[in-house]
Amino acid sequence: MKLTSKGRYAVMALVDLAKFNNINPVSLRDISLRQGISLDYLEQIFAKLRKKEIVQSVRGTQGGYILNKKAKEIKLTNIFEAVDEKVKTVQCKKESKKGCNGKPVKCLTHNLWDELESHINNFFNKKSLDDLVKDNEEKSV
Amino acid sequence: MKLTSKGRYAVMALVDLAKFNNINPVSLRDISLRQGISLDYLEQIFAKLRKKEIVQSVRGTQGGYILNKKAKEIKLTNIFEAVDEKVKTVQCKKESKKGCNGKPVKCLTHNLWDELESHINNFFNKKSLDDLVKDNEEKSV
DNA sequence: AGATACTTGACTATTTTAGTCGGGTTTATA
DNA sequence: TATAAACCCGACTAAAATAGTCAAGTATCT
Repeated sequence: MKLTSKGRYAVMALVDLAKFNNINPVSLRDISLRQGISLDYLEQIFAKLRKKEIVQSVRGTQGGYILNKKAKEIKLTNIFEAVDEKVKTVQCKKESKKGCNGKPVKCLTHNLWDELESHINNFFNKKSLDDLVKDNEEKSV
Repeated sequence: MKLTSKGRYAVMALVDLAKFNNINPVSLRDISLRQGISLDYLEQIFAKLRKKEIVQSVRGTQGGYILNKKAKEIKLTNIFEAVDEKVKTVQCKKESKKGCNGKPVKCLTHNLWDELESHINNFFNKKSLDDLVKDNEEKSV
């Protein structure tokens, strides 16, 4: 069970962005250099973040990205959703309501995985980008 | 972020085993049929569970596997560990104590991932095989 | 002896991940 | 108005992980 780097990078990049998000947009190039993430990969990630209206882009020289909402209002859940980092514990399709794997009954452990999923999502729902930035400032004080 | 089927199968199989674990050993063939998991794959999984002394094997006809501990004492953590289903949120190596990715400082989100890891592991530590079997019995009553 | 079941190790197809690459378009500024 | 910095977009791909399969055993009950 692991977090993919797409999700990890997205969060890292957004924390970076939030820290430097004063008046001027922040360029991906800067984030790339500071965080050590490939520029091309960052572009893919930000395309998704933009589609989900988490960031806004500013084109042209001196352009870059800015947050589209307050850092407090951006939860980890939103970020992960945007980059398709879903929490997936069960294989069984949701549609079939009852029953897993073609069987008429839920598999023995179905409830467990549902519970686990909620447990994790719960964590992601509580944490906002703002929390992360603050944690970070404290650390460096 | 997803659970692999090795981990999922291991837990499913053990719940099945725990349910039928009265006097006689339970054969993988039965588990395979009941849970719809490939026999060959189950064998791989049980080899690992045996090495970690979670189950005991009984060879020969009428053989199979039995739990090596009380269901109450087998936590999900133990099961996942046995089948190499680790919870991995960070890339950064543990050895280097301070610093991630060769840099002298921890990455912006290091604490976050550590926290997430604990959060998940906490869940796994609380749940025992016995809990799962009981949940299941309640459901079918 | 034969059937059932565990044991072991090698092999492999498929999928996912983590990018790269090559071409754009937009816009500030010199 | 030329140029460079930045975003924008889609296709491609190497490597790793996953989810198995397959083959050839060994042990033990009946």
